Amino acid sequence: MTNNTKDNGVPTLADVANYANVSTATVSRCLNSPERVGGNTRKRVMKAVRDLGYAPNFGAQALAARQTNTVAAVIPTMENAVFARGLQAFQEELGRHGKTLLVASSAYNAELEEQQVRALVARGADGILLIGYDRTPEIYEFLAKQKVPTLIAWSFNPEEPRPAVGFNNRAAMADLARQVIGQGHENIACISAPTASNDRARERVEGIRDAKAKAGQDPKNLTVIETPYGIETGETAFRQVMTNAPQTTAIMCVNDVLAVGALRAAREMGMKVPNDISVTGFDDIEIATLAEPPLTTVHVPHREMGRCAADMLIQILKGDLIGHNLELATEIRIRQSLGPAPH
Amino acid sequence: MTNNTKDNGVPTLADVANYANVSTATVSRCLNSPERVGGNTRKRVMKAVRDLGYAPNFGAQALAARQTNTVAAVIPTMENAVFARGLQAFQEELGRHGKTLLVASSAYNAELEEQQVRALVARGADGILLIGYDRTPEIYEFLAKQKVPTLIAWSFNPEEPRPAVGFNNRAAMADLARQVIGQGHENIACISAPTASNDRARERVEGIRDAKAKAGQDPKNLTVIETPYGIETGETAFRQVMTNAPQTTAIMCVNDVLAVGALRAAREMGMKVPNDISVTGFDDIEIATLAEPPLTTVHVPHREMGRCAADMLIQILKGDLIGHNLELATEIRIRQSLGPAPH
DNA sequence: TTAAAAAATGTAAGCGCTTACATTCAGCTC
DNA sequence: GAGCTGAATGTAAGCGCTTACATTTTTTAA
Repeated sequence: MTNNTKDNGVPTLADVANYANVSTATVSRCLNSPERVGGNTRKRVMKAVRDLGYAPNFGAQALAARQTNTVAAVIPTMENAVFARGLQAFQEELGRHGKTLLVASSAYNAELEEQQVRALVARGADGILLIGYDRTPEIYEFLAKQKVPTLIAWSFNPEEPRPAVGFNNRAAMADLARQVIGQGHENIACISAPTASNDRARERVEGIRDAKAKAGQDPKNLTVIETPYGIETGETAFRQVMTNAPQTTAIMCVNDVLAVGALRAAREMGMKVPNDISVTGFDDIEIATLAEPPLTTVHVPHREMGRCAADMLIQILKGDLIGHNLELATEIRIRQSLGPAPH
Repeated sequence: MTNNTKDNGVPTLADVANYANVSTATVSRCLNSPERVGGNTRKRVMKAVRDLGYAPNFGAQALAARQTNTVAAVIPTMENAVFARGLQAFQEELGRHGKTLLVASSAYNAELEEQQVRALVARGADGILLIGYDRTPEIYEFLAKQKVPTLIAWSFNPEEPRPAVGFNNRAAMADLARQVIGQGHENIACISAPTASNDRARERVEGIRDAKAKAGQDPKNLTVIETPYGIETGETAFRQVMTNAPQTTAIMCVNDVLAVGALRAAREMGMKVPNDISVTGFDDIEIATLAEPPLTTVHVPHREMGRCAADMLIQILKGDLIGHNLELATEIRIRQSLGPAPH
């Protein structure tokens, strides 16, 4: 009984086969389709696997099987709790299906995103998850050429042909704006993330305009400040709003983090929320309930979205469900940061 | 001139070689160490690569080169901002060095962690980042057997031989406890995460005992409630403390999230912080400053830790820096949640 | 001019796994 | 008990790339 091991390290399939006295094919079958192997043999092989501490070589497996069982995700940043949550659920669900997650972040930068997408595809990702629709056609072309199934998350637009799982950012924000307007606010301002390559932010801002128009207000008459993500930037933006448009009585922010910044700036400026000014957020992450006062915001089912994204991507990889879209529902969460307009 | 292509799709190295009239070796060299190839040949090959739209096959590359340029991390959960931050920095730094990140989470569950480690190693991780020292010897043995370089983060213990980048959880918590004791507190309670397989939590609790002993208090006389991670669980734990040990005047939590829960419970019970009771946290994440009142806590340089972890792991992969440890400094952040003991 | 050294390129042997196809061997049927 | 069937297992051919080593070509030096 000869031994294939070069005795120099990690056990290979051949070592296991040898140890268990079977062929490599049998070991491979044991691992990949156990039902095709006899009970005794299977036990013997599994013991060998354990005894030797065998783990399949990824490269070899990928090469021979022509797939990596690896799925990639490019998100703006994990430091945004919204994506951390979604990604967590995404990974859990992938894990449940035997897939692993490759991650990279774009820092809300389109160019960086493109780089990351290329890198991840080069790393053999079988499929990829991207946030929002906005990106250069080059990336989409590259992905198509490489035949890498792609799923969009966090955005949902029935008119877009790409598979997506998300929610209607525009309608959700419009709903919230309706509430704000319902409280008598006419001078609304918006603190937004840069909208240039971020359809989510853009749609949310448009949602406010929609609601204004519907309520007979001039949709053009909306102060919008764009600023990067962060509590501090939210503070600065708030001050800017109060300087540029002191008549403002409600500030709608496109996410909770900016809103918390606004809240903080308001306090520092001695303004009472919601008596002097109302503030709203978007996402409903933990800090929304922790803030003083608690934030009125739009609740987004991030975890569910992550889970669904994983399921959909897996379906797509299997070849089913091509071009399917899934819209999730959001929900307005009214809390103390929204009050009637002062007069 | 024969052609190797099976004409069924993606071009291979052989196709490029063929097209450019050189050997596969030359093409490979062109791509991996261009300086070893003549100028003319190089140009011809690069043109072929472009003309054919060639991209290397990941599996084959990994198999032949015996490395994937992929690094894995298993963290408890990305929903904990602490790990999200660290991981983000970790990924950024890896990216800067051309490595990609494979992620999985253990949900603070040792068994799950073991599974994930195996899965990631099977996915070809060249190295792996793990949180804390505590885990079964099996995992360490497996990792050793598979020769996968491993780095521990978030813990630092000079007596442990494994490469690690972290901070002294025990000393940091002892420092904070000293501050608490300095405020006259004698009846301290601790809300901890389960310590069974979490050396970070265990060490932090011990840190409190150390400080008590040093201050002449009985280290045994410390109410400790263990509870899973979460704001709600922190609330429940707080109530439990006040039931079991109503004489308590300071509650030290092993992380900020539990502390925020405690704060909330205190408010619900009509207790003033810090007048009636003091509360402290650990980590100094965003919610620490957002809480009402802001939390006294231990600031941990999560991002720096993530960045350093990436650097160290890369060094280790290169073969340098075997068995090195790196200790980072923490810092006490005194805020309003800590006050003098009531009398 | 020519031998030796250096540079450029080619040859081909793997890397460890999957899988189509071949073989073996019970358990049946007649 | 011959012949057949199907389950269990084995054999071996790749998968596409890297790289040690061999070979050819160019440069250098005497």
